[in-house]
Amino acid sequence: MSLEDDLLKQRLARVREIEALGYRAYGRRYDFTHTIPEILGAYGSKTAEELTPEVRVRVAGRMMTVRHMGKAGFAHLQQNGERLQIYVKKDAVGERDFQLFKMLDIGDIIGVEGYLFRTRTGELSIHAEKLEFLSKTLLSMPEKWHGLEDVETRYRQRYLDLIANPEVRKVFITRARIISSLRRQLEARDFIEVETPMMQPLYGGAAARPFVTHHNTLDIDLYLRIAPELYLKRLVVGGLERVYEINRNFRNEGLSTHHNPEFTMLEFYQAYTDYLGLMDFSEALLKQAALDAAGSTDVDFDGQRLDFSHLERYTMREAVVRFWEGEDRPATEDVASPEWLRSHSRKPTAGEALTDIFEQRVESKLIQPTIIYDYPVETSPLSKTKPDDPAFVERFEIYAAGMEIGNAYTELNDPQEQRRRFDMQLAMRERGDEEAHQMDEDYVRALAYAMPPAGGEGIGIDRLTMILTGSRSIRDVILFPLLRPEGPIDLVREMRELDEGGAPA
RNA sequence: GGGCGCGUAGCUCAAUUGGCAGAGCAAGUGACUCUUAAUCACUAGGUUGUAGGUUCGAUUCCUACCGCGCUCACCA
Repeated sequence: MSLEDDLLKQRLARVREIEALGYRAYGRRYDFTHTIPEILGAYGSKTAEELTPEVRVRVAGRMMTVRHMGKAGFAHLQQNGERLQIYVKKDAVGERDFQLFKMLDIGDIIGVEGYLFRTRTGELSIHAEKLEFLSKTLLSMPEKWHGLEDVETRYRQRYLDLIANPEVRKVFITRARIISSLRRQLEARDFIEVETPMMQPLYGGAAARPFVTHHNTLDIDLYLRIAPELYLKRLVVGGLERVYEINRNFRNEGLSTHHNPEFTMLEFYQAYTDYLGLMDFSEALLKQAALDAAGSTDVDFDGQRLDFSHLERYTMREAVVRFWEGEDRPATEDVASPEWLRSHSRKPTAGEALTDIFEQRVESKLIQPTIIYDYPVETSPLSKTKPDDPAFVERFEIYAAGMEIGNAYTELNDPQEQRRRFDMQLAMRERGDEEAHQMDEDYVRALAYAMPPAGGEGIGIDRLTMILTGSRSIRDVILFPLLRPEGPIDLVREMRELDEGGAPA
């Protein structure tokens, strides 16, 4: 017989004891007067004298510690990540509530009514006069001092992580703040939030392998989107001149500290601007997001101080020259020379070679928030070329802490040119490039109805959150990151056995 | 997919050269009406990730597998 078995048996017996005392083991509505953070905020700095006349409160929370002393005891209740002590004295709560108090387990959820006071050691506490039982834990909580440290358990059982590790809760609150900051800023500029299909008959808008699913009634395969881009631009054609979407993309790729197969992107499109306009906008967006999330434009990440008050800007060629480390630093003429580029990369074209060299030698060095602009045309089938150099497109990416966090360009709105680019991608696909873009004829048709000139941008919410919360792994900013399925848990089997065989002990 | 590392009680961690698997917290019983990592006494809790192998003897050494982490590859 396992411990878990024993514990379960004990706890299930306790449920019956609690009910025998006349309480519900799984309670219902509890009308509280304050949340615990509200009490700490309002009375945390009040002296004992200032707590008279009596401040009466009703609060609910999860019991995290308990100290019994015969006919009295202390416990801490936790709610919304903060803790408040309660003092339960038999004389004050009466026989029945005190019986209940003695039966409580760490992790149980209770309601307490009483008045605020300060203990001899000065801690703000509730002098309990009435207890209510609200919900019973059947399993034991993580260790009270070290918390829950096992990384696998933290990701698999995020609820335990959130209970035991208050800083985890803060990360996800910051994540929510970042998203709401971005939303607020977009709304202030008259962007409209939309939702476009996540299940798509054709996938596009990025270079990636998709997940495939199936619709039974229509009997067709559908792809989970790798990007919302092509749908959002159809909306720009339709006259939604400023649109955005914040939602999930799915890419069938490996996992790493910077990649989760489903991840959250903000994508927005603005008619009548171009990538230069988006650079200015990006700077404002990120600056304000940092202020709203971290309280400052200076953000500490992994021992570095990142300055979000502005974005440095380099062309891709400039960046290769500037951030090159080691010998043979190229000159400005070198990075413009197809011969030099091809001699420093195995990629077939000068443009792909430049991108390759940039990714190999520069990307990880871009610690400060930086815009890299002017990309080779080969890897950008949806962006507009530079008027004075058709080998390059008006595109930029935003980097920080060595990671790509944003991607933007002046949108290609010439349908004939777009058709030619798709044809090029089809040729690449023929040659075996699984990630080459598919032909999307309806998208070409949409452009054929005239899309206003526009700029579009995507910002990776997970990676931005990593940076603004100091998280080194993307799994620390995704509540339920993808993991291999867990083995048998066995809890249900044990509960079933205890339920069937389980006459009251 | 490759390399490296980790996996011991519900949680956090020990275990000498291969020699009786331990502690704290959590749990149970008892004492205690201002404690706060409460204290004190006693009790229970283990197929050492799984399966093999070497050995008189394996938590320890070897092999395979499972899970997780880091890293490389992959990933505009």
